[in-house]
Amino acid sequence: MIASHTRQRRKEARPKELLDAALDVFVRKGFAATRTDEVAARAGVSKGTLYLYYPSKEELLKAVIRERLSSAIAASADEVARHGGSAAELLRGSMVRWWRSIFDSPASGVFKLIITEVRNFPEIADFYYREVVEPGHRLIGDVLRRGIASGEFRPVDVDATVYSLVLPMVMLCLHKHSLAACPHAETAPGCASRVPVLDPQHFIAQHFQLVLRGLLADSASAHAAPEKPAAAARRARREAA
Amino acid sequence: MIASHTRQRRKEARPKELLDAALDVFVRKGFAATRTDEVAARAGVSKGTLYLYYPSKEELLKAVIRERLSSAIAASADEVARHGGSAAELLRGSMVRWWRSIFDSPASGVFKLIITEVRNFPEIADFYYREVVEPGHRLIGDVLRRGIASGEFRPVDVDATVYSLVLPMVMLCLHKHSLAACPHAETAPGCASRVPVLDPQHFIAQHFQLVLRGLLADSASAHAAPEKPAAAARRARREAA
DNA sequence: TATAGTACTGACCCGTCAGTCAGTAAACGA
DNA sequence: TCGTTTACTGACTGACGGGTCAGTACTATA
Repeated sequence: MIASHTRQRRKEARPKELLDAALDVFVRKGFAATRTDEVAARAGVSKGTLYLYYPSKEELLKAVIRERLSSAIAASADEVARHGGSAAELLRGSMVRWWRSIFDSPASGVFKLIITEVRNFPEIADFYYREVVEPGHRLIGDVLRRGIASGEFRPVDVDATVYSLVLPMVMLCLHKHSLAACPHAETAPGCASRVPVLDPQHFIAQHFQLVLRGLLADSASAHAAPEKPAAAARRARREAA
Repeated sequence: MIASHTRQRRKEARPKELLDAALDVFVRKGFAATRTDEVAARAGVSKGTLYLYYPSKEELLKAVIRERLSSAIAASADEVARHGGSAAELLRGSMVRWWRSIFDSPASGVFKLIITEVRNFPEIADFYYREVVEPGHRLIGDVLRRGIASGEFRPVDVDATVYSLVLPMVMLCLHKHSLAACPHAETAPGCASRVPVLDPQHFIAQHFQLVLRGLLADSASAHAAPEKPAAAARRARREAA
């Protein structure tokens, strides 16, 4: 029971450990380039053990995605119940919070996994649409519609606006697990005229401010920029700690 | 010389044919899951021939990316020379044209390739930063700075705004080669409450309108929405034809 | 027709890796 | 202390695919 450093730990803990290990390696190397040996080793077991819990590499992939999407939908369900002040603040608050909980966790890698593997395993598309795209789109769309109905927002194209809000967030998750994960010339000296490193927290704050300003009805414009960039950066830093 | 349907066609044509075939298959299946047999077959030659032109699968990948990025930078250089009316129209015009030329060509797949393979082949990150991120960022940033200097735009965070403009475009390219390429439930009957299919042309027009409105100085706000959604959709349809 | 050169072929070689299974060691019960 | 069960191991296998190279077919020049 104490399970010090003996061979077997516990049957119940394995699946989660294997899924976590698999997510990590799949996201880093890609599904096809991942060896099941490596997943097993990262979970602290042998390859044979992996196959006791998952019948094949492909089923392991699907289990990884299924598990992470389920927790994503749970988080999103929490947000539905929440109510802020204005539609603008409700939007900002729930989206930023939702997004940050994804971005700062290994779950952010699922987006990369889906982008890369959906064409090889079409069933994944179904999960994804049902569990993420559909509920997420409806959730944000509803907040927008509420804001429009109350006169706070202009009568924009709701579906397109949802994408304007969400796509950059998803893109940041992809970036985190691709270019941002490369130890490369970005921070190197030498080339002086580099693009500044993208700070996700800061960018999301700025992006929201920009889109909200484009979204608000003219009379409410003053409401759009209560928070100066410097203040936003300070807040972001504080919350990150 | 006539090269009707005999075995060999022409030495000079092969590299391009192989690169086109490789891009297509790499983007669809992913690098690791692609068999060199399949690339060769798609180019109409045998595997042996492929290895006459490229020393390894990995070098083939790098050649594919290098070739497509080079043409991207050439197109972007063209845009630099162009001048429109207001900064807003210059921005819209050059970005939409640049993006559409990428989106509607196989080159759009390069983004997916980079996202997925950069961590396995770090040299790719260098190409990409030098050839795309750096010049692209500077180009758009300069237009923004010009608009801010002239008072047309608010004094926004230029770097973040560049990303707000560009990331959704890149994301659409990724989408095109992942979820959008899956023949799945999106268009199926049955589930009535589906998210509407994302039309890239229309979305980009809407996104630009939204961001520009957030970008313009208050006095110029009227300038921001000269084009109503319906008119934009009509124009998009016309230009697509 | 002979000879040389070149673009291309595809059967083969061999390393790699998903998946298996006979065996091992801890835990449990008596 | 000894059997029994359970969780796990890791050497093994067979298929698959990257890369090779002896050979083929076509062209060019004589």
